[in-house]
Amino acid sequence: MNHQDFMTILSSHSLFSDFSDEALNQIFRAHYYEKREYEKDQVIHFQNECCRTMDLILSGRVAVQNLDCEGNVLTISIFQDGDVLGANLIFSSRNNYPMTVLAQSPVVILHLHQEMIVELCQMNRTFMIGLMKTISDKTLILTDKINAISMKTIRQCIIDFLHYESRIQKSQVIRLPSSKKDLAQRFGIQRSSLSRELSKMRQDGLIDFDAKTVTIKDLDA
Amino acid sequence: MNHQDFMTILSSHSLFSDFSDEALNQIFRAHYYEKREYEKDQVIHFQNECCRTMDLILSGRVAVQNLDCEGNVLTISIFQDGDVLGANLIFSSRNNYPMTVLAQSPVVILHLHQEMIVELCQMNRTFMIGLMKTISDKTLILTDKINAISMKTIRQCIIDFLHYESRIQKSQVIRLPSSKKDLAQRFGIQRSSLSRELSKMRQDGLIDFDAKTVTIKDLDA
DNA sequence: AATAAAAAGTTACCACGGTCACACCTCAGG
DNA sequence: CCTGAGGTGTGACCGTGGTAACTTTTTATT
Repeated sequence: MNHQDFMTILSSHSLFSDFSDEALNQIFRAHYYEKREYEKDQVIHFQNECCRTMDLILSGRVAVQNLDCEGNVLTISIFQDGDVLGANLIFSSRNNYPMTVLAQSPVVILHLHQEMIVELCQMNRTFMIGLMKTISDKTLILTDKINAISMKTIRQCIIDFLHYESRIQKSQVIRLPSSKKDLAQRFGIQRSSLSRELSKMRQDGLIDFDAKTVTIKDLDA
Repeated sequence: MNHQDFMTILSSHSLFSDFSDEALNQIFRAHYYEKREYEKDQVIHFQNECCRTMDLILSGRVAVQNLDCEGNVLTISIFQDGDVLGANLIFSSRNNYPMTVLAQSPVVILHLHQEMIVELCQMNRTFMIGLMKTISDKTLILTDKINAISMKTIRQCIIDFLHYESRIQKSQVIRLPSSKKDLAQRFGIQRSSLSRELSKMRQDGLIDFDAKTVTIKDLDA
């Protein structure tokens, strides 16, 4: 990916929609920034690492994960092209990453330094309002996650997930968006526990499933 | 609390530090706002209620709580005088309260309408930057909470809580900041479970405790 | 096609914690 | 003083889900 490529991506990004191509070029010429590539499974930011840049994902997918000391993984959210990470840390009173940011595929990220963000905010109202929206939306993701994990039983988590996917995919036959292992991490549980509960649910007549799909039969039983 | 009282409070608030008393008066004359009083245990905002105002707490304490369908309570955070609620909802793409906001004591709140906030942001850079900090800090509170509750065992929660309080109170003898019932809600667990675990920890020689204090003996045992 | 490496399913074991039931204590208001 | 309400300690019961060990299936690599 060369300079021209990512300028094209940027100019179609909602945060930068108010800047002319010329203005964008000028800004990026005047400021220090880094475009970095990461390979799959590479750690982009470690938990507790100090945050100095706002990161814009140009391509690829990254996972934000909470790792506890025993090695358990809880995936908070997945972000992809166009999403912004770290903006909240730049403006908050504590600026170390509370979670690990991990490349889920080959990823290209634009690291924009703090001073540049502040200046962009000052230059342009659309950018600033957009950034506030971005930051605010992060709190929604987190409250959703709290809701999801404070729902005690694994069966509840699964039912909720199936309802959601069924709505999105508009079907009772749900193609799993990721491996069962990843799904377990998303629920913050053991893979074997997920397997076990799925089996129980099949036994109870709620669902049917194979390696890649789950078929809803009667979730209310 | 009369007009002059809360103008005094406002002018010493960090968000408004950049406004002269005269400017503040002018703004509040020009805009519609509401100062409301709530009694203890009154609901200030219901879960799913639509958010139209940013709320500034003038006095009292409020709890943000997540209530699930079975009536279990998880207290996310406690806010008090000077704290701001709802700012993130005003700017986010979904603006209904994800949690319940409850008065923990008699409370006075200044409800500032969305349009006023946007205008204040446009008028004054300090206000806008301060607001971004406020919103950003909310994400930290939420990630902390996720960390706290995804720490499986109740004993871990208690130990973490005691470490924290011990540092704050600079003592091995910790005065409980609230009733054990409230503490259980903060952990999102059953009161009896908290009681049971405290007893076990006493039996194991980690702590000693009575109705209002906990004494740390050896948390690493 | 052969082989290695992930992912997925299965099972027995048992600790943690929710539930319910009851006794006790403290404190405010009649 | 009594009474009732709310906070608190304790017990028995048992379901959920973590753990660990193993097998089977799928996927990737040569």
